[in-house]
Amino acid sequence: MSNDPDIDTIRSDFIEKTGLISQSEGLPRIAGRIFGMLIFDGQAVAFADLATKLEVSRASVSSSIRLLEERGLIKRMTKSGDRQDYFRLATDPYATMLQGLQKRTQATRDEIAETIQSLPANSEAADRLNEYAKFHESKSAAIIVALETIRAAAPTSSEPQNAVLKENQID
Amino acid sequence: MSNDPDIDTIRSDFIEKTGLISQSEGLPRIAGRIFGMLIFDGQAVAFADLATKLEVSRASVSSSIRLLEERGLIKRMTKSGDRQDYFRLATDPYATMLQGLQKRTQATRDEIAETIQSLPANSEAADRLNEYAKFHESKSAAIIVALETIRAAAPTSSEPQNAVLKENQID
DNA sequence: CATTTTGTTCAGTTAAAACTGAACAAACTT
DNA sequence: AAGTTTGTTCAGTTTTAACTGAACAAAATG
Repeated sequence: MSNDPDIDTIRSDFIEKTGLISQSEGLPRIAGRIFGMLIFDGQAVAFADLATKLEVSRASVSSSIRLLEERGLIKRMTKSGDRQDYFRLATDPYATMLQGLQKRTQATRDEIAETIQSLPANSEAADRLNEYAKFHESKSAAIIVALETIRAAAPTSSEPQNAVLKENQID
Repeated sequence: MSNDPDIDTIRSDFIEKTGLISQSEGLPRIAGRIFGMLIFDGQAVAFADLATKLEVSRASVSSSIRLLEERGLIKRMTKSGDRQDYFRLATDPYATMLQGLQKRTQATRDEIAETIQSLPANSEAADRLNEYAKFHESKSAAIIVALETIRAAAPTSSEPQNAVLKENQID
């Protein structure tokens, strides 16, 4: 009486999850589903397959791919003898994610600091704005800690030195 | 030749900023503007004033207020001789924000862990999903660090013991 | 007890974002 | 060189979330 879900169901559910997670982090759902698919499958996936398997238009794939590339989370690859583009996760997508988050958090803190600077010297609001700035500051600092944790766990690539030569090519 | 912005301009700009920040964190812009106004003004603000000064409907104020209350970021107060509700920042809104973020991050991690559990024992995807889970785990851990930092900076309330008696009432 | 003030609810509108289809340019194939 | 495959762009549609106005209930006022 095994009612274990089969692997395809697990896979689809996971991809849906990453879609929702991504949405809560300000990326379109499709981008998250692409990301999830790349995690789950582990191999480079062809552009056309992304559209087909996720049942979305090539246009959507194209724009979500662009967002993920811009953020440094995935890499575009080529395959000799195949005209299509292929995609795989970037080398350390999670560190990159945290780095992006940290930068945005810090930028927010800086904006608040600017407001504080512009206040007249005796403004009684300054203390409260400063609390708000400190909040972002400690958030930013904490993300740096997380970054270090993650980088310690996944140390510098153990790939062969010539890996760079084929880093954008499969086979 | 002082081209320093006047205090009202600084104030409005700040409120707009908090509106945008809030939006990037998944709250409606109006909620963020309310939050910003409470930071800047430092005093309890009347319900009607929120609608008037932010030039939005009472309905919008009502629903944004609800969101902020649910998240524990603001408190509703009464004022003797005044029928209106007043609002001020909660005691430690930033710690509460971090706590909420941490819970959500941890919940995400747990969901991924569930997927990993459901995988067949030999699944080669497990390692990659585990990386993804670890990412959320270290993010969660880092937020806890930030929480401790913030709590250390703003130690337990130095208010008089009977503060609790009037904590929901002004004057 | 009729009237006013107040905050909430809800149906409907507006605004913003996601997504699609079709047109296109570039690169490849025959 | 005509035809095909491929990814991007863009105008237009669909979907989702934000916001509003109006109706309402509760409490206070006169």
